[in-house]
Amino acid sequence: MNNRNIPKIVIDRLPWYLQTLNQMAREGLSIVSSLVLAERLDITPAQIRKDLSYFGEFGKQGSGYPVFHLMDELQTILNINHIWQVAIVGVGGLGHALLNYHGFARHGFETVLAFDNHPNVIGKQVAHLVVQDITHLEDQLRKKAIKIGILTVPARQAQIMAERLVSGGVLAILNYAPITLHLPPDIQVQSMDPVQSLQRMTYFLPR
Amino acid sequence: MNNRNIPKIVIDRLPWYLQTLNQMAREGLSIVSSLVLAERLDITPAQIRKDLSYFGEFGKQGSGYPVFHLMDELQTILNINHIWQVAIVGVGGLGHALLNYHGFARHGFETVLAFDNHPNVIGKQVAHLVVQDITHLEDQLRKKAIKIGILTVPARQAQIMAERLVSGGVLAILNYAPITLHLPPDIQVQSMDPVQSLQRMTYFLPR
DNA sequence: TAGATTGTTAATCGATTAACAATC
DNA sequence: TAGATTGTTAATCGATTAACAATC
Repeated sequence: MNNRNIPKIVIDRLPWYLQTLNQMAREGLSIVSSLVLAERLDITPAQIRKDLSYFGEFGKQGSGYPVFHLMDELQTILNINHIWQVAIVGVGGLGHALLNYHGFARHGFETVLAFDNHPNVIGKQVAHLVVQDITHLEDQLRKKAIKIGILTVPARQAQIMAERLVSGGVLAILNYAPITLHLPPDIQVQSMDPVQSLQRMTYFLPR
Repeated sequence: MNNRNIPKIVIDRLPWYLQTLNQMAREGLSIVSSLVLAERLDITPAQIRKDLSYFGEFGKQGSGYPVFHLMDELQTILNINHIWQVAIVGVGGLGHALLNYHGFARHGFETVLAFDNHPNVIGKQVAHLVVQDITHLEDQLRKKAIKIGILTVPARQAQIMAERLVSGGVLAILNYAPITLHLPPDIQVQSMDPVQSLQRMTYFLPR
């Protein structure tokens, strides 16, 4: 076990390890060596062993890592060994799609609140939720002690809505708006901008 | 100018610089120093200057970088100074949302083909496109010489559909399915898995 | 010119990898 | 036991940053 500060990039890889272990478990694998896992992820076995060693000793010399046990450990490390309730702000096309997406619940993220500012949507049922008026945002977030928000509003509203999420007590924001949010440093943000992702690939395409 | 191989991580930052320059241009800024840009991005000015120096000399000592010129240069570097045609595979909720998203066209990515395998959707008009039967995928991709695909199918179909995109000549895939695709090394892949992004944040939340 | 900022070098910092003793 | 694989150290590799001469 290594007690130094854990590099952010190591944390970023853990969900990816977990996803692959999930797949392997479904394929019936019960033990996996760092070598086999590394081949699947196309990285070096040393990196996997080093990454895991920041958190403990999860393997057995001679055989490898018990798949289910390692998954459990990763879930504990990532703080996803319980249900997180999530609020969605912005119920346009993308908000609709995310509310209907079962992957969140399947992985322990339960969407429990949905907000919009448009009269046509407020009060409507979308998937399992009734869309609420954005004016109630902070109140409702506080009342349910929501710590995670998903932001699916147009770019021009995103910064203000992000700030409102934060003042409602939210500590982590999954941002689908194509802007860079400016928030206090203790607020976690992950941005999902498909245009930026496309632009990261075109560089490598033949001109 | 620096002629060594350019680190991938530098390429990854360029779309982000471009997005911020866009914002600044809209705010009326015509010249920006590495210091001002760095404050906006919350990185060091040295990193910006070093990153840009891989590609040329775009600034003026004493003043900084002309915003529009730098944007032009970045667009050329990223290979986005022309329209890219894009195909979408999978017209479920997310596919619908993306077809209706104007951000792609606004940034030079034109969705020109949409495919699904479900009779209820095939032949239907969604946004500006008529959804085609997936059986025609490779033919249509070849016919239109499409190089970029967006994958919005369920996880269990994603690997096969990715392979079909590749055999249709696609070289870059924006993958929304929550699996790791295994494709030839010359194929560009960017994955957008909201669950993984959430899991990268929960680590930092109070338990 | 004086002040400001670039482009670039060299130093620093941090992450990845190879190698191997420990051990299942 | 013999073979295999971990956890960890140390070496390597690569990226970031500070500093400054060049120059607008």
